[in-house]
Amino acid sequence: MKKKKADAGKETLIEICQKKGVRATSKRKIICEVLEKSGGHLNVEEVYHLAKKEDKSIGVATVYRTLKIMKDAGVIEAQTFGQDHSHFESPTKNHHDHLVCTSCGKIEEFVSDKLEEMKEKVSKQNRFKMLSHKLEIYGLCADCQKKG
Amino acid sequence: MKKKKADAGKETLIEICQKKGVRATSKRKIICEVLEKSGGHLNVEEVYHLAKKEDKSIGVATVYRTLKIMKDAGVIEAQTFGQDHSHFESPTKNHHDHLVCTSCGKIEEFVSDKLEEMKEKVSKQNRFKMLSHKLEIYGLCADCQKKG
DNA sequence: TTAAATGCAAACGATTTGCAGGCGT
DNA sequence: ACGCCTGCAAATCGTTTGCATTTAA
Repeated sequence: MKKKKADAGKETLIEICQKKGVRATSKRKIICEVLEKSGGHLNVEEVYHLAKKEDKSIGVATVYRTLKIMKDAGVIEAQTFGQDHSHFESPTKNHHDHLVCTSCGKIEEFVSDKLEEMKEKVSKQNRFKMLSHKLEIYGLCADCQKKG
Repeated sequence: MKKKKADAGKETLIEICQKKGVRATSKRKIICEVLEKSGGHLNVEEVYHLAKKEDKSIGVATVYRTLKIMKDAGVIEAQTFGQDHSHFESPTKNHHDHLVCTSCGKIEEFVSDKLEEMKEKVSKQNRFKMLSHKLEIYGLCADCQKKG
């Protein structure tokens, strides 16, 4: 299951790259596959190591360069999650916010139309033209609550 | 107006430090004053330069160490605002979210009880125990919209 | 063919740390 | 007096860049 024809109709990241004029090289294919397989939220180091498993010759610089290019092209999005270290995910999905577990580090996504409305409303009230937004809720996931 | 008895009843940062067992040294007093005078949202470099104006002998390491200690003690909070570089502010105020202007960099604060409720609600729906949260809205402030 | 992509290592900027001396309690 | 605090400079960490070589289109 390496290329996974993707959920009926959805394109793979590398296909999106090509469509956006980003050259599809062997290293980039590997990086895209890593991102897709992971389900998102990997940091640079994680991408690097997973990619290195597929192709020993890949270098960190390539990972940094590739992620930057894909981000600038709008193929992926960078998140920060409180700490430093960017994490990356595909924005082909709908907009969503994050639940970040401060105990195990797990990141869950959620969508709330009501919340989106509120963001719009607050922006308008402040005569602010909203272009993007980010909401992160930190706490304990269900599993970590059980474990105490 | 160097020490500014603070808004009736509110303590100064350095007083909070002492209460939390953080030693009140001359350098730390200066750093606290800088943070208070600024109204928040300074990054390390800004704190360093403003502090240096008051005391030429202060070093960067001390600024980093002091901010870290005060953050760990819960005297101040760190924010990231999309980029890297942490910004610091006093959490003695009520919780608030941020409107970050992507053009001029200005950061406005806002409070919305309705939004706070929504965050609680979403957390519960996901069986997530919310401990803290962060909402940042990126876009253009009123001024930058006028300027085009 | 030709510009873009890559690995390597050096460069870089921000933050941290070891150490000898200074200062708060 | 004691242990924490400080400045300094060196060390470290994550990220970027220059260059010679390889590769996609």
